[in-house]
Amino acid sequence: MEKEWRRSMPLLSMNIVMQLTGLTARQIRYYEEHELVQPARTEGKQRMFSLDDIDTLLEIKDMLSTGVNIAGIKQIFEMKKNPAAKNDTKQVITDAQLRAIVKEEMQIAQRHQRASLRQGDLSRFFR
Amino acid sequence: MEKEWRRSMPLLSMNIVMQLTGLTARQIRYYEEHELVQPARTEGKQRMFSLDDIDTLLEIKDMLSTGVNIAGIKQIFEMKKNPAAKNDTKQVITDAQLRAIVKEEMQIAQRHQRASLRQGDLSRFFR
DNA sequence: TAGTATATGTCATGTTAGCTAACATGTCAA
DNA sequence: TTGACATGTTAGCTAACATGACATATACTA
Repeated sequence: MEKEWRRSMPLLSMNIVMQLTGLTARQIRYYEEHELVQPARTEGKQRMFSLDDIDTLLEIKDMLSTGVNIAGIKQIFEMKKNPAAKNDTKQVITDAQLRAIVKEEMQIAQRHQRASLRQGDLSRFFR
Repeated sequence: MEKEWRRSMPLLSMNIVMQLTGLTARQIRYYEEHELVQPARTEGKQRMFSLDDIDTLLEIKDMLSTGVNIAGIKQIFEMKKNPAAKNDTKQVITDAQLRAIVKEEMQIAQRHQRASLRQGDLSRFFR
């Protein structure tokens, strides 16, 4: 789409971006240093920002004010880029272990009649 | 599914959870305080954890070691719960503003022949 | 009933993240 | 060529985060 073009074109100088975002140059460089933005560069090494960059910066600003730190923001950005990421809660406990633990717990529980929360015949869930 | 049952059943005492996760009681309580886990309680107010809770705790431990802070973890958990969340980069700059900015920039650029990055006739993208 | 395990709350502390300030140097429009 | 603007770097401040450490009270276990 044509619009995408515009938003990703590096046109804006540091100066303008500072005004547009209310961030200091140092802050912006800091975020770049931590790979949260990747502005383009002129041949003379000066940063040129796209409007997407602006949005990103504003997002950063927003999340920081929420208490999320740089590492967190980075993580979140990655999740957005790759929503399919194998980010499922990795089951560190296997079903085998699980069964063992549960079994043991159940025995203790039965021995002492302290199936506190779920009263009744819990054992039907495990064998 | 039957398995889900097991994993979400609150069975495990603080003691066991500490061993299973390698976390201190203080840490676990701290995470609960910040609403990252919601263990069930016995009538006597004692925490009872499910295996899902364990997974959550291990995830927290992992992310913390990665440098993500509590606020970030919270945010990420919410994103997982609600992937559809209106988390699209909110366009703080309207297309109108955008056009104005770009136009101005373009004029300067043309005046000074410094369309630095993208050489050529940029103006065809904007009017 | 004694003893161990938890709960909750408060105070303390180390570490570090995010930032400011200040340079000396380099770019770039006029 | 000049002055405003940017650059990378270094040094240092400050606030807060995540835990530890206690103290006291209540809950379980034996």
